[in-house]
Amino acid sequence: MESFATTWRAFAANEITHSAAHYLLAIAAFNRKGADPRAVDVARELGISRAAASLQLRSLQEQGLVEVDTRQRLHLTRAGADVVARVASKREVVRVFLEEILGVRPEAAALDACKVEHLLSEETGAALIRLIRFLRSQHPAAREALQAFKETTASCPPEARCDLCTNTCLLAAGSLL
Amino acid sequence: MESFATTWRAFAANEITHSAAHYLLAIAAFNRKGADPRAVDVARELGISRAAASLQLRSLQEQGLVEVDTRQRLHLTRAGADVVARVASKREVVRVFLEEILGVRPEAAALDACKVEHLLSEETGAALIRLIRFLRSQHPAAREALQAFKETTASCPPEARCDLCTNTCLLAAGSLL
DNA sequence: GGTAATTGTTAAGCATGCTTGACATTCCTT
DNA sequence: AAGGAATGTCAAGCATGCTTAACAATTACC
Repeated sequence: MESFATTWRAFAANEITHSAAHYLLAIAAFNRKGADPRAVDVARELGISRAAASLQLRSLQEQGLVEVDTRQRLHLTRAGADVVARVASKREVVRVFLEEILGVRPEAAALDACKVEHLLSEETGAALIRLIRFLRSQHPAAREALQAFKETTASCPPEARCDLCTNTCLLAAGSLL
Repeated sequence: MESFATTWRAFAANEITHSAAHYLLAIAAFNRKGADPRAVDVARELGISRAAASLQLRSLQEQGLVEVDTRQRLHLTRAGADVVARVASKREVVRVFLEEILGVRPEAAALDACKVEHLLSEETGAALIRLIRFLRSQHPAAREALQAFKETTASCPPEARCDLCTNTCLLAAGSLL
């Protein structure tokens, strides 16, 4: 049972924290709009205090992910931009998969994607990309299968997905999977 | 941007904590083996101190998920067993999807599944179950599509999935998805 | 029944990540 | 250049979840 003890703790041993990832994502979003944010901009964007932003940003500097210029403007380093690319890609890939392929409601898909974006391996992210590309392709088998799958889902449309329904589905999973 | 500030914080607002979920899973695993664990058994199973187990188990009792009998034996309440069913189902569903459908290496699939088991919505879990069932079925479109998809993956076999490869895949996702 | 080992609990400490309030610094405006 | 507002930082506090060490309660065994 030794492996069990080491596996479940891996949850806390990720490249980056959920919180830290969103600081980086926020800075990247500003940069994409052509803006160089200050700490207060990130704080407002994330809905946290200036003090918290100050502390977290110092930590991100020490990790070499963020730089502050003479005008107190925040910039991602190369390493920081890489983290953002990996996290943002995974979020988008998961979101699209859940919403477009699985038919999960958009809000739920976005929320689930946000929660797991920094936890999934690159291997899983890459595999999901391949699956989405395949299912979006003109390949006849892909189109047919997608069509047939959507029909199996039709009996449980989004409107009907109450907690009871999904709970029942999940509780049954042990035996039915 | 107000929605952004509220969305990312939802990470910390789950039904249950990763840590707490594994206490419950550990108790459930003992019960399945016909054993009634004590706190020390859970502590050893999870690789944490007795003190930590004592504190967390008290919290779980207060949440009505665990009960302790007169002989200090731990039992899941109905609510606790429900949490375990939901979390364990999602973990298994994600693991099978990653490993069997996407072709992710078993260790990576198990680790990713463990990390997200308590974060995904029931809706996503239920949808994944439907997809797995469909793809495992004898439906010709499903078999064909699965076959064709596996071939697209063949160019990037597990052995070749170095960080460079998966990073490249993910970094390209923004434009290629 | 008594000793010894095991088990449970408490206390203090550490790390993360947030809070508020006070203070320092910077910048804008006049 | 001076005043006032905006911004950054520090300190103290709270919550979670872990640690170790000390102590208490239980169980096991002779």
